[in-house]
Amino acid sequence: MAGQRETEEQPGRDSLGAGTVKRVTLRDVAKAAGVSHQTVSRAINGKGEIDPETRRRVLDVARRLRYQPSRFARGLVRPEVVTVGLIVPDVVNPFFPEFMAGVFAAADQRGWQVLVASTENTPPRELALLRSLGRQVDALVSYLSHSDAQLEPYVASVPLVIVDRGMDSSTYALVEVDTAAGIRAGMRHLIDQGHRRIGMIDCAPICDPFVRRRVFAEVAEEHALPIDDHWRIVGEQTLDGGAAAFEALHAAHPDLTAVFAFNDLVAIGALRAARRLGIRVPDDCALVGYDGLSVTDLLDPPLTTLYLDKRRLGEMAVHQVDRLLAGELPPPAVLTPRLNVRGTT
Amino acid sequence: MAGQRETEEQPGRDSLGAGTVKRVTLRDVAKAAGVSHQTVSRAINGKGEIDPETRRRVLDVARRLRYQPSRFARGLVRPEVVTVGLIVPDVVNPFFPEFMAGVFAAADQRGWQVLVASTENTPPRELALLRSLGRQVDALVSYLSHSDAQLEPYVASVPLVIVDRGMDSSTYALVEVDTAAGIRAGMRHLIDQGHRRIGMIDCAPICDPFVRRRVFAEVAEEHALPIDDHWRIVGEQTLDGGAAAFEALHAAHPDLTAVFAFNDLVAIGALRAARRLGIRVPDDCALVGYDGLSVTDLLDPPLTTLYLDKRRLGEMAVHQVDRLLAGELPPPAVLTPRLNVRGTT
DNA sequence: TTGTAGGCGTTATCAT
DNA sequence: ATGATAACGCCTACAA
Repeated sequence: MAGQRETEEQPGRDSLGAGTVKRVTLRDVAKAAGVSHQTVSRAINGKGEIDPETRRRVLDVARRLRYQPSRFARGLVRPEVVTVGLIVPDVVNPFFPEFMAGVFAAADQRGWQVLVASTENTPPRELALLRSLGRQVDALVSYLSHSDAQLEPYVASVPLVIVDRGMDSSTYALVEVDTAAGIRAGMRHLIDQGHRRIGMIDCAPICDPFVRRRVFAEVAEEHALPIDDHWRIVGEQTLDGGAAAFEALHAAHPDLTAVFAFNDLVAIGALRAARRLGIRVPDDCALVGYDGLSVTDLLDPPLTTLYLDKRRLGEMAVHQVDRLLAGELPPPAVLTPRLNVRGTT
Repeated sequence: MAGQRETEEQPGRDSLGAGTVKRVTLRDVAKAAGVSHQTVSRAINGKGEIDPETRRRVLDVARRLRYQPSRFARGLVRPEVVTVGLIVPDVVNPFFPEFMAGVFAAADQRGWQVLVASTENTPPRELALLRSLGRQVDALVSYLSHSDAQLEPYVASVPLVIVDRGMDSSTYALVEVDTAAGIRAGMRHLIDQGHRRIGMIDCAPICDPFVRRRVFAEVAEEHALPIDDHWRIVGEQTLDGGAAAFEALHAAHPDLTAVFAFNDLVAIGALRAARRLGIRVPDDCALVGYDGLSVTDLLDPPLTTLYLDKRRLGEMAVHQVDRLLAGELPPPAVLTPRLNVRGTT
């Protein structure tokens, strides 16, 4: 009955490429080689109990038929390989490769694999990726700008670790950066150096829910600095954005003696603008960045910046996945940047 | 009968974490909710044909049981998502993020996903990753330093695209960089500028099978340059390696007027060393890099370099996957670097 | 050494 | 609206 019924639908060597290409299966190979599918399995997986001759023949047929085992069928039966999905805003922004390296290292250490996708700084893509990656992995690590409520419909039921979003969550695991501490450290440093007229290059609120500007204002008030909100300029989060912002800041307040930049990219732009304007850094104007990108080593002078251990951040995220996978909802993990004083202050 | 039977084996909140945690399946949820597994499936997948009330109840149970659909079982049944494995030597080396961005973009455009792993510049890891990733993906794109013969036992039967290996292959698809053309363009430029005593900072043979040194020597001979193999120094492929190599080169040949560096990273190191030695670039000594990393924009002076469109390289690799998946073995795709003259020559 | 039976967790199809 | 049944492609028994 289940025997050798007529092969009604023979896929043959149909390499039409299109969608209808019936997959070559273990049984197809078996049929073609005149053995049972079990024997083929043994041959493919290099198990011992098989005649070397049969084996060679089977492997030959398999190759000819372009047989490729289905990872799904395999995964269903064999001990699972954990796969983590990683969503970052932009692979090319030098911040993220370092972060990714941390994730890879920690994942590798556990024998896990990592599926990566980039949102290209496009918030709607965040959600789409969340959904599509979510169905393919055992857990997600993601930079995200949406709130829990916005996220909820898109996060099927995958354990999720959100990185540096700056919002609490009662549902997802978090890895946070203590930005406030970082800003304070940077401001304190500038103030210790005697600076009082300090400008800030900020970023559109989407990058950061107001922490930087809030703390900046707080510190300014605590120290009675002679500056107001006009000393804070919002710029694009790019080199050119930083340059433009610096120019604007300088035009508005020619007497400023220091600038605190949203991040290193912006700071580098500012440094260039300063050079163009004939402003010497740090003599005429000090400059503090944020992130501690390794490219800032290359600058002349090297940038004073709040160094964040991005690699560690990635490792922490994977650690949170650990806990999630163990069934807990761990408390937020927090990483604090460290002031790295170099040539620009 | 199928109703509310005693739940004989209640996994409950067993968060022992260890390996034995039996997976919660659709049927477990079904049993707990007193419905058929089919109904659960409908609820989970938001299909229409289900009573909103049942649905809510089922989803509730699912959540409580921490149900998570198996991506394998799903993949087995649903139209497959193509997954490409991507193996790079080092995520943090600024060359590769750009390359990866190209791969991601091209993959995304096709609705494919990308599984990434890094060899950390460790050749043995190449092979291990090749094997482990190979069983999890539909095709591989990889930077590889081994020969076809060495690779063969590790490449199960996955379509493989090798990037910039500099060796022909009769088995795998290739994306190559026309390094020879690049070197020639760089040398010609230096020679046009009147340089004759040109040093080269080369890299250990593993990075590059002799193309650079060969072409360097060829051009030197063609133009009867007064230099021999001692004008070529092998250095570590790092900033410090570049600096050390420059120093060695300068010590050996104080009269050199130009240096051709293996890549931009090395060139940047050389630039620093030059500055330390009080050698002005380009006045006392010209410098040409290779790769066209975007960080070289930030330097002062910006680096003259052979710009390679790394993003494009990634896209080309994915295109080769296309062909492979269609059953062809495409001819090598070749990308040629473009001389980008800036401040150091 | 080789083949047969059963099950992995899901979705689709067809009854009910 | 819900449930039974049959795939999907593979592997691990166990039987021959």
